[in-house]
This record gives sequence, C-alpha cells and structure tokens, in this order.
Amino acid sequence: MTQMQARSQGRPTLEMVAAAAGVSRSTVSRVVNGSPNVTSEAIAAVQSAIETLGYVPNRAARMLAGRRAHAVALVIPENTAKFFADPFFAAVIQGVAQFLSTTEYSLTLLIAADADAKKTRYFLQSGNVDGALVLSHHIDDHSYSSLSQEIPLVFGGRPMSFGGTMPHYVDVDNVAAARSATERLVASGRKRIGTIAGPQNMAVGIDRLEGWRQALRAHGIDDAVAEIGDFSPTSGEAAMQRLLAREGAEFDGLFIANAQMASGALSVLREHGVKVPHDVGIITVDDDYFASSAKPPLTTVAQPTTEVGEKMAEVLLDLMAGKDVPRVMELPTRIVERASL
Amino acid sequence: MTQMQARSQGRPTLEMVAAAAGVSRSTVSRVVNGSPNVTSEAIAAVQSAIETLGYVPNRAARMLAGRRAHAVALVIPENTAKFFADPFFAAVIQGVAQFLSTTEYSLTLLIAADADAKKTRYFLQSGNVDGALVLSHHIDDHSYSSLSQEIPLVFGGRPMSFGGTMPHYVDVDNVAAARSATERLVASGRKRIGTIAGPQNMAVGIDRLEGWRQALRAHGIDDAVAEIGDFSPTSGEAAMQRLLAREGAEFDGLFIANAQMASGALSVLREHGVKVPHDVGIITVDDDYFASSAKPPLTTVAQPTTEVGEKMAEVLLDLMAGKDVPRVMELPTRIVERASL
DNA sequence: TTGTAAGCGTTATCAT
DNA sequence: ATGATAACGCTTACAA
Repeated sequence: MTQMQARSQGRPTLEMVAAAAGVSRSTVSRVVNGSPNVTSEAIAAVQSAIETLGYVPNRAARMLAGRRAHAVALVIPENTAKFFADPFFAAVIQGVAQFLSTTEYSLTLLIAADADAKKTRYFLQSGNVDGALVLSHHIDDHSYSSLSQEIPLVFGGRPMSFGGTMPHYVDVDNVAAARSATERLVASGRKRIGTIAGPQNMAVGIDRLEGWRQALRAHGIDDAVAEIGDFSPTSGEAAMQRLLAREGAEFDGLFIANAQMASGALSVLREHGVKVPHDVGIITVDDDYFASSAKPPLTTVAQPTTEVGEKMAEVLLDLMAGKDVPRVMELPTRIVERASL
Repeated sequence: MTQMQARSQGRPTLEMVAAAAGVSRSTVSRVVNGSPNVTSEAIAAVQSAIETLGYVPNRAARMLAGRRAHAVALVIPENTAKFFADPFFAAVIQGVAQFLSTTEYSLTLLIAADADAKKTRYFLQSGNVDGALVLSHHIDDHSYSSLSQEIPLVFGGRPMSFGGTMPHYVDVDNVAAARSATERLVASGRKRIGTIAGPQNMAVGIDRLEGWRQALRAHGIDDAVAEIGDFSPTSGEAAMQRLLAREGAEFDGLFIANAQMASGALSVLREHGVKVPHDVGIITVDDDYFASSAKPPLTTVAQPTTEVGEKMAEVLLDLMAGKDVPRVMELPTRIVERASL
C-alpha cells in the first residue's frame, strides 16, 4: 500500500481541504484561524470544502507548528484530592470546565503525587499545556508557585507559602467572611461565641479562625471556645463532642467553618438535647445541601462556587493572552438567612 | 537573531541530547521510548545527557510523528455533571486519575454540552486522545456509544441505550446488589418491604428497583410501597414524606437506593418518631460518609468506588493496546453491617 | 546496534 | 489577499 492510499484512509487534512477548495494551504489555515485577510469567496469555498470533507484540524500539528497547546491543566495535589467530594471543590471544578468549554481550550486533569513532584513539573513544562490552575489546600504546597516563572499559573484559594512574589489567585475573603458571620452572631444577641475551625494547615482554615477572632476581639468576647476539625462532617461531630465535654466552656453561639462540619455538629447537639437556635445559634460557611438540608436549615455565608472556577479559568486565559491581571481576585460572599440563628 | 540562537533559548530538543551524548537522534528516541535494542553504554550516555540538559520530550511532536496522543478523555455529559459532588462519582474520577498517573497517559476532562454534541465528537476524533472514558447516567445519552467505532471507549456504569453492539463498560451488578440488600431485609424478619428508588432514566435507578422487585417476588411480598427520588438527600426526604403520607402503606423495612437519599429519609423518620431499626429496618447502597455518619449508621451495600475508576482506565488502556477485553466487567459489592437493620 | 532520512499536519515568514 | 516554503521536534522504516 502506498503512502497516498494509507493517507486517504485517515481523516482529511488541511491539504485536502485546500485541494477541494482550489486554494492554497495557507488560505485554508487563515480561514480556519479566522484571519481577517481573506476574501469572502475564499472563505465560502473553504468552509464548504471543510463541511463536505468533515475536516477537523489535527491538534498535534497545530501545537507543534504554533507552539501552543490549546490546553490548560488543573493541578490537584494528592493531599487535596480527598476533597474531591466536597461540594465546594466539585463546584469549582465544574466552573472551570464550564468556562473552558466556551473557549477553544481543553482541560487536563492532573492529580499531582507528592512523591514525584518532578513528574508534574515536567508535564507542565513540556508544552502540554499553555497554563495551569492549581487547586491546592495545604500549606506546604509551595513547590507549585515557583512554576509561575515557567508558565502562567492561577491558584484557587489563597496560596499559603510561595517563594518570590504572590502568585495570581482567586478566592473569597475568608477572614472577612468569618468576621461578618461572627458579627451576625453578635448582632443576634449571643454573648459567648465559640467556633469549630478548619485545619490550620490550610489558608481557609486559618483565615476563618482569624476572622472569628477579629470579631470577638472587636466586641471584647473571650475566644477560648474553639475546636479544630478537618472540614468533614465526622470531624464536626467529634469537635462538637469535645466542645460539650469541656469543663466550664459555655457558649450560646457558634461559628462553624463549613457546612459539612456544621451538619455533623448539629447531630451531636440534637443528641444532647441542645436546641438550635434557642440554646445556641449557629452560622456556618457554604451554601450546599449540607447547609440547606440540615435540621434546622443553616444560616450561612454563601460563597460563589462555580464562579470561583470560572473566574480562575478566565484569569488564566487573560494571563496567557498577556493581559495585565490583578494578582488577587476576591469574589463576594453573602449571608443566607435560615433557621439556625 | 539567528534561528540557532532562538532555538537555544527554548527547552532542549532531542537533537541537542543526541549531540551531547554523541549519538544519533534515533538512538536518543530509542532510549527515551525504552527500545530494547540499545547498548547499555549508549543508554547511559543518553540518560546522562538528558539529565544534565534537563530534556523533556515535546508531546506535540510525539503526537504528530507517532500518531498517538498519550492522552485519554473523561467525558461527562452536562446532565451528569451535577453529580460531581456525589461521593461515588468523585471517587470514580479519582480512581481514573490515580490509575492514569501510573501510566504515561494524561487525562482530559470533557464536560459535554448536550447542545453541541458535535463539538465533543470533533474533539474526540481530532486525535486529541487515544481513547475515552464515558461517565454517563442518563438513558438518552446513546449518542456516545456510536463513537466506539472511531476510538476505544469504556463506559462507567451500564449504558442504557446504544446503537449496535454493547460497548465496553465497568460497573457493579446493581440488580444483584439491590436483590441481596432486600434479601438481607427479609432475612432480618421484615415482612413489608418498601423502597425509595433512584431516577428511572438511569440504569442504576432502574436496576436497583428491579433487584428489589425480584427479591420481593421471590418471597411473595407485595411491591406497592415504592417512591422515586433523584439520589439527592433532599429527594430522599421528600420521598419519605410521600411514603409516610400514603394511606395504608405500612412497612417495616426499606431498601433505599443510595445513602444520600437514605440520610434524608432518616431525618424525616426521626421527626416522625419512627425508630430505626426498631420500627423499620433500613438498608442502602454506597459506603460513604452519608452512610457511616447517619443516625443510626446505615447498613449498606458497599461498592468498590475508586476501583471502578481504576478498572475503567485499565480496560481502556488494554483496549487501546489491542488486547481482547470482555465487554462487561462487573466488580463485586459487599454488605457492610451497621445499625440501621 | 546504530544512523539516515522521510515524513507527521500545521503555522509563520516572506514574496508576490 | 494569496501562495511557496521553511520550520516545529519527534518517530520509524530502511539501510548499513
């Protein structure tokens, strides 16, 4: 079998389109890439040829010739991957994918094994992608930020540690969110306000604890009543148990760092016959089904979930296009009133 | 600036490695691709050159020359994407990513808009990927199965409708799982057994309802007590409400098609003062935190979650390697005894 | 075992 | 506005 025959079996090439349209390959390429310098007749001819032949450009060739991958990576460190089933996390990923699907970029999912960070770096550096989104939660994932010198990078959530300058990131202002939530607790008349905080090796965990502290300080309230969880419902239960077991730790209000923990905490409170919101008022963060279907439904600080993902992708694309984008992009939160407060 | 200078600024090429190692490009290529026909000296020389130069092969070039993308797609229809936060779904994706990370294949996430299925097809056909994994839930997503003629395809979950022959898929035997769960209910002495089933436009929903029916039939039990949910906790609550509101619908046992719905149903039961397992025994499917942290913890049919994803990727790779793989791959489930039965 | 050389299907440069 | 033509960096017969 000759080369020619072998070729004709595969998908049509730009060259075949050119032949069918009676123009040069250059012209076809221009039409495909929307160059302004083409006569409408040429465009029509090429498009019809593309249509009848069912031509689809070969991405490998484009990448090679154009030095662009038309793809971005979504990097998720292994230790963060366990949050996959977290509604917030899931929504962010969806937002990213959704936004990207309106562009010509494709999304490569990269679960980065802590073991060989080298492999991840290589991947990101071999031209596989034109930019990367990093969804990192842990404080010690600083290794990624240095990548921004090689390839445009946008973080989801405020990076905790980084070498040189602050990398680009999209997040909500977690300190402010926690502060406003706690203020809300104060405004409702609660005098002794505790918290169930998130892990202190993540920015979200740290920031929300800090926001709670700031609000208490502003009102001269003691900040002794605090327990730490890991954002899971189970850890919320455990933290609540510990809170209840503490001697002399009384509280009539609680800021719980996310809805999953709050839902766990709530079930413990119920078992102990503590009435919400009568005995203790609760406010949390995240407006997912953990918040809305809790008993009672939780008053909460809602963060824009899919929007975070969309914005991350948008910022990255702007960055890749060479635009000047502010390094920090903070999305607004809003309080959703329900029945727990 | 000359070409030579321009080049030397970019990342090292195979050619530069060849020069540094004092061999031809072919030999470098052979070493990189693990060809057996290379002397160990050559290998050593090349590897050291690669090391010192920090060479990373350019994927675009590999794709173009080798006609392989070294990538697979994970296709998630838009209507299925809402299950993103479902623990099972999340675990499957993780399993896929995990398995793939041990290979040289990368994962492209494709949220397929129902609107332009054409775009999805084009993507899959333009050589972007060597194969695809489809995570479809809805009965009317038959469009994907026809793709298997163009590119190796593996479904996650039994496809509901397909044109020609049954495509390859990985799943658990949901009919058997539901049947065994219901049998377990019968064995515990329950006489009137109802169900809260999943959507009847998904194979999982249909199959688990069918399994429940089969078990009841085998024991001559009436199958009138059934309500449908959509697998969300909220829908579980609603279904439970309806069940309770039904006139004359008595039951002392319930098979609930997944843990999320069961957790919702449980809270309604609690509100109504119905004791579990005393008044009604409950068994469900999925061993996630909805099952383990419910009050009481749910006896459940656990399915291998990440394993499904891993197996999907494994089957796809085998398929791509031209191996002969059985079309249906059913993974085993096991009953986890807890306190709801 | 190793090297030579012909592609792979685009884009980009430079004329025209 | 259009067309030649030279890259892009690698794989892979084929030859040696």
